[in-house]
Formats: sequence, structure tokens, C-alpha cells
Amino acid sequence: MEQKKLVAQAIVDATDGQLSLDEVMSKIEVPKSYDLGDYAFPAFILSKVYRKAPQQIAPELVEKIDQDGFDKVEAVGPYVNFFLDKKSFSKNVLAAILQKKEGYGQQDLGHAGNVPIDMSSPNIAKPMSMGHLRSTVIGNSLAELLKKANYNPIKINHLGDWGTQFGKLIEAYKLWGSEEEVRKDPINTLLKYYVHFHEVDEKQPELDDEARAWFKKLENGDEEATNLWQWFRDESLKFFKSIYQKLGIDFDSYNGESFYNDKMDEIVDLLEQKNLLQESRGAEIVDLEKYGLNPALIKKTDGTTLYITRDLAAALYRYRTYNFAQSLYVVGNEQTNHFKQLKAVLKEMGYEWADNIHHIPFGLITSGGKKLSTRKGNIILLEDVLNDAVDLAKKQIAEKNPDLPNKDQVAEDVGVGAVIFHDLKNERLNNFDFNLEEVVRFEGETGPYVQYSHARAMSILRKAGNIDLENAQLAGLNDEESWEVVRQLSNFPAMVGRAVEEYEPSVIAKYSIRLSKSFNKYYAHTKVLTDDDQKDSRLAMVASVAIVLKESLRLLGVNAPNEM
RNA sequence: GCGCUUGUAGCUCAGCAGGAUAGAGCAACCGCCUCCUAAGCGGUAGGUCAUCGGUUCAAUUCCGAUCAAGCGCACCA
Repeated sequence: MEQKKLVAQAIVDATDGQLSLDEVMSKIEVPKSYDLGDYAFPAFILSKVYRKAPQQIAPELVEKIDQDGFDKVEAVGPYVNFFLDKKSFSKNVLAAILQKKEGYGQQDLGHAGNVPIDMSSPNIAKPMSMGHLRSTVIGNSLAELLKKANYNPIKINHLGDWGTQFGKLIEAYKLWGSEEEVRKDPINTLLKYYVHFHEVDEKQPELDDEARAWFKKLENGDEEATNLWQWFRDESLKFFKSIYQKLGIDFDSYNGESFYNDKMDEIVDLLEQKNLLQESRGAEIVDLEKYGLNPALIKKTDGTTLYITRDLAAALYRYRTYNFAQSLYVVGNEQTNHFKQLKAVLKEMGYEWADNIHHIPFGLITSGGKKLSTRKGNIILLEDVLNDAVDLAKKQIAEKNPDLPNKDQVAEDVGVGAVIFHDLKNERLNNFDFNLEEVVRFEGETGPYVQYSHARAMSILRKAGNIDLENAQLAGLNDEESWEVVRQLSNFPAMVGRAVEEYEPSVIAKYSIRLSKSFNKYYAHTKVLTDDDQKDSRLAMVASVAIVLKESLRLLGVNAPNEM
């Protein structure tokens, strides 16, 4: 960044103030090829001012530029190409990383503002599928990223522990359930009842009425209903937590939908006071015509509440509790409309802070091209995927590194890491069809590739012994392969910034691959542990790579074993 | 019908908020371990950047239209 400004200033000086620093800054680009330098200025915009071809202007600019502090400045066609002083630049970057360690890349974008993140949010009595993985893993990574940018994230697991489906579940349990069966295998048994309910329900729609009645009882605090509900919830949560542990993710709050049960009257009252509620087809709605949206259904004909009513209560509660700088919802793309409605209703209520609510949508995971559906039993169990991945990692270890210590832990790190990384590697909004082989792949642009690169770096450092790199006088590096690594290293802070601004963990995932690639290339080309005057600099670079790779993986929620 | 999202190599995807010959990974074929972990490195092959217009010195990138796919569109969440 500093360097870019230096380059821009050089251009400004050479053009006698024809262009402002900002103008030049926005035009300066990074060439894609090594031999075109580190920064380039395209001279096209000057052709109007000087009434000359840009190909003529470029060499004239080079004449006027003070080449001090650069390895070289040259004109190629209409471009002025700048080559940084590699030795001093690399020395500075490496020294900074070694000094800041995992604090490298930290920045103050958030001024310690609170950011509740609504994430994961599985439904009670249903298994976690690959769809929940996305929300969990994206939310977790965003939390880490926000923390690094000096926000204070609050991870909220907004459990789906309320709603008509509990009426259905209770009805199903009353009809076909056995306590013993549920105790043995809670989730799968409850799921079985739920799926069965929907099968029977097709032919006996009157079951729906029964289910609705049970939910109504639940909302009114009926003892039997409440006890069953509590039991289902406890069992489910126990199971969910085992998966979260495997993923290495925890939450600051498990306040789910039921938590807002007693906070909805206030919302309804407020809406009434503000004259926003209308009756329509026997239900209570808020008209959102002027936002170009469908009306928001606040209360059903039978008087029970809906999803959006609870979300309104939750939004208000979060505002009061956290006085948030931003409030994020990591929820699938298919719910975009719901969040537009949510924000619109809050706006209608006069809450300006609705502008700080952001829906972070992500693409749909399908299986065999079809949408996953709990009701239809078309699900991919997250548990199975994680187990498969870890098993595969164990096999790889047995094959490639049988003497490895902590085999089981490393297999967990690598297997789970592969699954998480696969999910975060691509842009959030991309849909993808689930393919186990692809998810648990360990070669190519994958999590294990990055982990492996880190492990290799650590291995070199181990062999180097105790060297005080922090206080060493670095000579700097200037060969082509190390230059690519240094450039990548210097980009890390900017990548963190972009990932935070775009709420996009994939920025970091892709960056970590790029850094790994440049490092592996370097590794294949240069022997680090050779005694000469650049050895300390090479080691400093290897140490920096290890730090930044580990930190990148951490921001994604992936562990980086020292050996694998 | 309306809204949101997407359309780049056989497959999966990048392309830094317009620029110099469009890049990876996988799959295919061919090389590289007496040398710091071959979960690696290198090479070959593969593209009218969905189509048509517009803005610009310059468009895969911005705007509009068309086509195709996915997802939504009141008593599920």
C-alpha cells in the first residue's frame, strides 16, 4: 500500500500536477506477469492532455521519474512499469510479520462495535445437513474475520425450536412414538416420526389440524406439550453440540425461536400502536406495497405467530441488548425476500437501525440436482460426511506418513479441514451439487494442500534449530521465486480487509491457496537450509509463510497441524 | 407473470471493483524423490468469456435487452 502511493507520487511529480494523487492511485494496477514489474501506470488518460499517443508519453515519463528506491522503472508500450527494490521491500515485509506474528493483518475497521451473527440455526428434532454446515462455517469465519478487524462478534445459534412443526412432532409422537425408542437414538427416531407424519398427512389432512392444536397448546404453556418439547430440545442440542465440537465451533448464545415466545406480544402491540396492522383474509398483516414486497404475515388466522413475528422480536431484542454496529444473518439465499420484509417492517416501525441489518445469503446445496428436503428424507448428514473425511485422512496418513505422531488428531484436523475449506473456497452465492469425492479431496486447491504447505514450512523451521530471526539483520531476498512469496505475504492485510467488507471468507481461502502455491514453487526451486548470507532471510520468509498460512486457516476455522 | 441469484476450458471454479498474450484445480497424457515431508513441483493438450446491442481510447469486467438454469412469491422456517 505504501509502495503504491510511492509509485503514484512519482507519476504525479512527473506529470507536473496534471493528475491528482487519487486519480493516479485509481489507475495504477498490478501487472500479471513478473517481467512487467510490480506496479504499472497506463498512460492512456494522458493522451488527451498531451495530445500524444500513450506509447510516446510513457518513455517521456520514465525520463522524468526519479528512479531512486526502485530496482527499475521502464516504459513498455503505453505502460510505465515499476520494479520495487526487492531486497529492502522483502526485508521490511518479513520484519513486520516476524514482529507482529499472528497479529499481522489486524486492523481497526470496527472500533470494537458489537456484531451479533445469526448463524447455524438447525431445527430441533432434525439432523444437521450440509446446508447447516454452510451457515455454521461461514458465520464462524465471519466472526473470526470481524474480530481481526476489531469488531466484537456475538455468535448466536438461533435454534429452530419453535413453530408448527412441533405440533406435528408432538402429534406424531402421541400417535406412533415410544419413549424407549426416542431415548435410544433421539434425532433419527424423531426424524422418522416427522417424515412419517408427512406421509400419512397426505391422505389424512385432518392430522394438520391436530398438529396445529398441539402447537397452540404449546404456545399457551400446556404442561404435557411443554415437557415433550423440552425433552426433544435437550436431546437435539446434546447431539448438535457434539458436531460443533468436531467442527471446533462454539456459540455465545443458543437463544432460539422459543426464547422470543414471550416477546412477541410487544411486537404486535407496537405494530398496533403505529397503526401498521391490517386484517386480511382472517390474518393480521403489515402491508409492504410501497416497498414492492408482499405483505408480512404477522398472525395466522388461528392467532398463532409466524417466523417473521419472531424475527422482529429477535431483531429488537438484539438491538436493545447489544446496541449493534451491524446485525448479520447468515441464512440461505432462498430467504432473501424474508429479510427484505423484515427490514421493511422495522423501517415502517421507525427504526433507523434496520439499515444496519444485513442478510448474508449463500447458495443452495443440492443432491443429484435436487433440493435437500428433510420432509422427503432427501438429506446428506453432516455427521456422515465428517466421519468419511476423517477416515479417509487416516488412510492417507497410513499410506504417506505412518510414523506420524498424534495420528488421530491430525486426521481430524485434515478431514474436517478439507470439508470446511471446500465449503468456504468458493463465492458464498454459488450453488453446488454435493459430491463426496470432491468434498474430501486432499490434492489440488484444497484445505489439506494449504495445511501441507504449512507443515512443510514448520518442518524446515524445526530442522533449522533455534535461530533468533526477530533480531537478525536480514539481507533481504531478490530472486524471482521468493519475490512472488513476499508479494503474497504483503497482500495479507488487504485481503483481510476485503473479506470483511464483502463478508466473504472465500477471499481468504483463495488467498491461502495462492500463498501456498508460491511457497511450494519456491520450495521446489530453492534449498532453504544452505549456509550463505541470505539464509536468515530465507528462514524469515519460511517463518512468515507459516505464520500467515496458519492465521489464514484460523480465520476460516481450520486447524493447521505442524506435521502431517 | 413478478422478484432475487447465476451463465468463463470436458468437469469445478478464479479473474484483484475497465486495461498489456483470459488463469487455476480436477480429469487425460508426459517428466521430476542418493537433496528441507512427492498430500508436492514442472510440461503438453483444452476457450467465438451464453447471445445481441450500448457507454469508452480500451469491456470477461459497467448499462440495457434476449435466452438458459436455480430459488422465492400470505397462514412452513
